[in-house]
Amino acid sequence: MNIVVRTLSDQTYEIVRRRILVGAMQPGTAVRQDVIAAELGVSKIPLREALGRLEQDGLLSSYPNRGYVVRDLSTDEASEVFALRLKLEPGAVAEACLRATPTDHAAAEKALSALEAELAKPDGDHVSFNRAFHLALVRPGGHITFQLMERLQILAERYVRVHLEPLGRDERASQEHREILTAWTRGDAAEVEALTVNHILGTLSDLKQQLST
Amino acid sequence: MNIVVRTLSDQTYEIVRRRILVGAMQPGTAVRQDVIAAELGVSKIPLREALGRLEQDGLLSSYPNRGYVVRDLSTDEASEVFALRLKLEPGAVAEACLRATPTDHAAAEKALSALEAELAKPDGDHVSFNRAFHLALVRPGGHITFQLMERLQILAERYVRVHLEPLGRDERASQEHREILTAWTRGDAAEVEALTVNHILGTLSDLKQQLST
DNA sequence: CGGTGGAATCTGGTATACGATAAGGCTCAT
DNA sequence: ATGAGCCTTATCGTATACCAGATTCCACCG
Repeated sequence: MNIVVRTLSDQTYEIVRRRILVGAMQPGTAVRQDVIAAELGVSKIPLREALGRLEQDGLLSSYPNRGYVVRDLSTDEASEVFALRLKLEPGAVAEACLRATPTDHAAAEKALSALEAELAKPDGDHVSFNRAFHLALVRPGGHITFQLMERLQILAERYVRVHLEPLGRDERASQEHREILTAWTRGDAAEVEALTVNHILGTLSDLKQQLST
Repeated sequence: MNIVVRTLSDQTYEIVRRRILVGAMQPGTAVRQDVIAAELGVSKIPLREALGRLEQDGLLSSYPNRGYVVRDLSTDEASEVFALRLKLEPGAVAEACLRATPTDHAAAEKALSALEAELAKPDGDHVSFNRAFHLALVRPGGHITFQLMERLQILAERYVRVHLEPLGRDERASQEHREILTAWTRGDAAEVEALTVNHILGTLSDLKQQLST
């Protein structure tokens, strides 16, 4: 594995991020720093670093001397995020498949297996594994692109969790994942790009349907 | 004005970012936290928060227990950044012009005036003002898009400063800015988009020419 | 019943201490 | 000389304690 040793800041960041994503910290909620720090058993330094990063991720807003607040979800932001994904992700995945090494292929395959395994479980955390898979397809493409895609993926995840997780819409998505990975490993950029567009549009249309309800 | 009170973290972030952008902290240099903290007269907490954000911005890399290092410039990353800008910025600016309010128009006009004023000075900091202007054109478009564009703009700025700042290529760019702003204020999305594509391509081709030298 | 003047509460920040780790130098045996 | 292994040192990451200033809340007063 690449890096096993991660700083406490990193771990705190991921824990708090997960809390926000799964809704354990509701939108609009003020973030009480000492409470959370106590809960996690860390001091304010790593916590504040984590919160700062989450603000940049668009999950928190900060107001000077009043601290951080979990940002609201909105249909506007949802469209914004998915519009951005549509503009960036297909090209990014396509580009990445051209640069991917065997190591990258293995990593992506592993990510998809993990996702499929998770889907088999009754209430596995498939959303996280879904994100991991999609990001594995982008990683070889370049550092900046990857960072951007990671952020968009995380933002999208909030909406997916809220609106789509309850439904079992994983059948078709799962099949699409396999197709994408096959084309990706083959290095068929054009095919990968088309499939990815389609895949995102699928999620988006499911989402729109839910939102209009 | 929107926010006058900014935290020390924010100020530190901007100071350090500027140092990196203008090359006062060279790529590859390790960031000595206590040295910089002492120089800026701040303690480690705001400094570390700033460094964390700069890492997310793609200006620093961090290595556990070894701290932060200023990231290298590379032609690969330059193309990556400009490719991303080309994919996002024209659409973002066009979208924003449709949503812009009179207040936004005033802000953009003000940003351009400031840039032009800066250009008149013998060695003004036109690059920063250039960024401010371009960002003013994106701001009304949406929070996430704005954050993304801000990051790309900052990353691009490094390359522009290194390779283009010495040259006086500002004549044409300046004229283009006026044209863009006019169309933008008019709300002519299609025109704005085309002009922006062209403007970015102009910078990019100048950059490529320099890089190939 | 509305305004007002504290308290109480938090945040943002400082100073300081300390264990852990990485990097470089030194010793020593070969 | 040279390479292995140990030791020193610098620095990071984190914790703790503390403080000033801003915000919020509430009880009191007109």
